[in-house]
Amino acid sequence: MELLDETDLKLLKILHENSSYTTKELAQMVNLSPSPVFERVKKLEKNGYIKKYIAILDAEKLNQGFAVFTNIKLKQHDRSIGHKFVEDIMNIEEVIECYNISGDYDFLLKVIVRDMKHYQDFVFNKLGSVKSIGSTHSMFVMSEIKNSYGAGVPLN
Amino acid sequence: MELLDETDLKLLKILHENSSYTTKELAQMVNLSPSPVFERVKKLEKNGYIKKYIAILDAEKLNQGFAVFTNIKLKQHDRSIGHKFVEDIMNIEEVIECYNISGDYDFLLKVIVRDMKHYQDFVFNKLGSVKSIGSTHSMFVMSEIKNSYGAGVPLN
DNA sequence: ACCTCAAACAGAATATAATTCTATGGAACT
DNA sequence: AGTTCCATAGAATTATATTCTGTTTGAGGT
Repeated sequence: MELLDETDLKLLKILHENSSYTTKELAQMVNLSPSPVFERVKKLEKNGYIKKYIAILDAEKLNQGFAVFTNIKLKQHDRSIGHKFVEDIMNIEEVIECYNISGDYDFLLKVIVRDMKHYQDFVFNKLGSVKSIGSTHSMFVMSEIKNSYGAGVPLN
Repeated sequence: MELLDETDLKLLKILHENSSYTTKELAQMVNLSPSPVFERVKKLEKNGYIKKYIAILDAEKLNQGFAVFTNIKLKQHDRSIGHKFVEDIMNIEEVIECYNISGDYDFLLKVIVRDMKHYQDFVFNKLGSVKSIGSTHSMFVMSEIKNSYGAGVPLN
């Protein structure tokens, strides 16, 4: 795909914040008729600029209101140890996000559980059984100030 | 709203991972006909279990592939200083997420920019102009291992 | 055990939006 | 100026969302 123009970026920005608009509504927002807007959105999907559409749930209402960022240091830094760690992490549903990071620790996890009691349980039973882990450090989320759920769109 | 049953949770889980299914498809997945599924989803939206629907974009393709977690310590801990900090952060588009956390630092930011050069620019110009900030510490994301974009659904 | 009521359901009917198609207009190029 | 290409508007069509109706199921009460 060539380059995205102003309208494409505007559409991405809108859809990233709320994808429930009808094509007609989108058309009005970018001052076009529905058909070119439809084609543009399909092209953005086809070319991977839009990966997928998802529903954002209310964690509190689902009794999943307790978020923790957990730093992880591995015991050793073999390729196989790292690979095993990743594999284990993928299967733990409380781990919502996982990043390989620079610095004092090797990984940063975002964990979501019901409450502190469940976090304790998570650390002992779930992380406790991941043998590649050397040490951990927890940062508890006291409140979520801002969340735009992913990449922003540069308006250049 | 009373309590969510098995089917509601299943619908939430499906929609959280991919909200592009038609009502008919959802119906097949949960072994019901389209109308009750439609009503259930509408109820989940109306009662706030589903907050909204969004498009997930490809940060790499949008030249926004460089993620950093930035720890922030405030100069002081007045209510007014904290409030001002939050206000400033809300207006910085590179800051995708912001949490008030426990521990050595006061806040954790997730920042997304084009590359290291732009991060440097972000730190000097954007964070640099937020006067309430005392010190910062950056954890660079070398790779994203896992991301499920928000709350998981407990399958209890 | 029977009755009553309310809720959830399947299936049909309708409304609305998505998607496709066709023809037009303008910009770039020759 | 003529030609080609591409994005567009608007109409036509198709698919889906949404509403409606009648039926079934299950809980609570007698």
